[in-house]
Amino acid sequence: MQVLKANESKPITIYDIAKEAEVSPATVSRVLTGNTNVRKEKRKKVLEIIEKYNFKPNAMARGLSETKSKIIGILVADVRNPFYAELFLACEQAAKLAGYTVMLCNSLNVMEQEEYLLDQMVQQRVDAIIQIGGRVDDLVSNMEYVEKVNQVMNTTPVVVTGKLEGTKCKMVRIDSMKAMELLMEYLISLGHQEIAMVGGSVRVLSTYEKLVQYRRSLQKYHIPYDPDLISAEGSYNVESGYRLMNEMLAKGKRPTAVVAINDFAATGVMHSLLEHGFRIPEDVSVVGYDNTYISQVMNPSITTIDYNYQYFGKCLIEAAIDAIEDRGELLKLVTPSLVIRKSSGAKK
Amino acid sequence: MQVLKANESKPITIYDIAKEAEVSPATVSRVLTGNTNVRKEKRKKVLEIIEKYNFKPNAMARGLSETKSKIIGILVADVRNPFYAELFLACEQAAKLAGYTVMLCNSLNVMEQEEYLLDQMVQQRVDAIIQIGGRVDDLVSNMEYVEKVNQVMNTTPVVVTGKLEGTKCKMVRIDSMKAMELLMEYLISLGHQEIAMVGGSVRVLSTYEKLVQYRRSLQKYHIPYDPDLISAEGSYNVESGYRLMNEMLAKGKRPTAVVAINDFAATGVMHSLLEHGFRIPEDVSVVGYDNTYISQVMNPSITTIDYNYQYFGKCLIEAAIDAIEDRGELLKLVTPSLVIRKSSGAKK
DNA sequence: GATAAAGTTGAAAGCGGTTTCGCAGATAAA
DNA sequence: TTTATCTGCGAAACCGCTTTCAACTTTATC
Repeated sequence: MQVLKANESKPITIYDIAKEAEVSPATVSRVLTGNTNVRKEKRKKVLEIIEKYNFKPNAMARGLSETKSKIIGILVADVRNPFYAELFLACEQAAKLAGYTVMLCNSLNVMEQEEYLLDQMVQQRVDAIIQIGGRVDDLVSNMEYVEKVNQVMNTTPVVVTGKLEGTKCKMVRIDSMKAMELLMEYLISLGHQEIAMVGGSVRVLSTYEKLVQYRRSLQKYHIPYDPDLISAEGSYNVESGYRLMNEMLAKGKRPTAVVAINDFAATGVMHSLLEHGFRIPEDVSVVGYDNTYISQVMNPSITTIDYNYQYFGKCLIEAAIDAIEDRGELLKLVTPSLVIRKSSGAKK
Repeated sequence: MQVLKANESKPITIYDIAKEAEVSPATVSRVLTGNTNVRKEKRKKVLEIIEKYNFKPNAMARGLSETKSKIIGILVADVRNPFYAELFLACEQAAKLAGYTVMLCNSLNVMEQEEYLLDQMVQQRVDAIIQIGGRVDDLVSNMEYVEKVNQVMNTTPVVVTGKLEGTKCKMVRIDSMKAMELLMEYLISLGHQEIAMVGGSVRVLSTYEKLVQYRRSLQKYHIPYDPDLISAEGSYNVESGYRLMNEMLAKGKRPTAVVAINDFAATGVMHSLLEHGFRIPEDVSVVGYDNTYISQVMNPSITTIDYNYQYFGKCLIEAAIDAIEDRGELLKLVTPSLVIRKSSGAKK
């Protein structure tokens, strides 16, 4: 026997609405979905009652019925990194405009987590998955992961910000070459020749691309290439920038400008330089990437590369929806721009 | 007439599994839910086939059937703020351990958005909502918002990190008094007497509590209270810390220690002080709140208050689950701790 | 070995929407 | 007025799972 609790207020359903409006559930559903075949008076009445009870149709029921959730899953490496946070926020906004909800997951950059979360999203029956960071950043794609994503792609399209060789993932990617070109043209125009690159890892696609462009830019201006000015066997955080810069200075290298792999690394680089008695930007110019608020917060504020997160996010969502509807381009490049602040200046 | 597309690979269902395992769908469901009443051999066979197809049960169907989604909605003001990002991440982890998924929404601190997102979450039939930041931070609760939340609470429990007077929301809150007490005891022990408070707004609960404790601590040590050392008519960002500190210095005030309302404001305060020729910490000690990486990134690194995000998030999820199951305490305080770094030192 | 108790299993009824189908009434065409 | 077309709407099937119920097997008890 069922005992009713007093405050067991079951959520209202279209049946309740239908009864009170003296129509069939089908009609209520019609007004809910915007189907036009409902007489004006009935539509009005139904809407009034929906309003009265602040009725919200059960998304699970709707999703089950339509076999689509209207959710886009977003898998990032770590929202605590403002780069991901900015991008997620932009996706959230763009998704909303397109009638989608967004579901965020953090992999903390461990592959098992990424695989687990892909499964999790499949289980939620998200309509598409956008992966930002993690395995899709790899210069050479991980076979096991490729296999996993291919399995996922059987039912759910996947969009990535890097690449995943051996899959048909759509790609929306920052034009890292262009970004590095902007930085190099800028620094060289300021008279710099001894330009260092610090932080990151060559096994990451975007970093690799930056290195390629670095050499291209040097060549263009006939500046000799010194491998000791490249230090990309680290990570993307403060500590790494700090350590690698220290090491480079210890080797006796004295660059007049440093391109850090991102804003975090840039702060580490700056700490190192300051500790060694260099002034920024008087003695050494430092630039970063990502235009996170870190670059504004620091003293001096950091010259960096901006991606227009709003636009980037919009492109990602568009790609996801294109993927859902089985159309659209395979690769899209987002053009970065230069943000000049206080950490860079003319070579003295 | 239905035309089948070649690669229209419909996701597999328990019926498919059932057929291949030569059992009924009910049995498949039983093994899925861990129901014990299935003979060992059958269970094994079913599991094998599930494994073979990498079958993931449709969460919407399951949710609809069980009338619960196993999703906890998390409404934050802005993930780009590392405080929220940390907390969200901690919630995500804790939720996972408890068998829940988490759904993040950003209100950007505008009430219409908060209300809209509450509705959105209700529509998704999340099992509970955790609101972190936004209207729940207000010292005096907004009536309209209270009404909205009460309406939501008809169907979905809400947990807040602040308070919402006139609702039965569970609260999990940082002990801001304790936090300020730690800071004041520390600074006073270093010999500081002219201690300023910069940033934030008294209309925010936690800030109000900090101010209350500030005065208490002064009283305890018989230090005179100078209202001009309080500047809490601003916001929680860098710019605000910078501006308010400038104003205070312009008034001729010369505190030997500054408590900034959070790490962002602290960086603004530091910029202002440095520009005015003060050294940190030799001339002025600066402390912040939140122990975000900003406080590690800055030079000097910032002494701050830590909340143990991991634990905080766990408490939030526990409170949410307690709320779902209609039990547990109404209010829980999380105890903060002091993290001493380079931005503070003895009064010279 | 008979009987009671416990363990297994499938059929079927939901969960709350959407959509197809067909009927009835309204409107247009003949 | 009759016939054809269109519009509005309800009945019912379906989306993919869980769970109740009843029937059927096993196992335990005496």
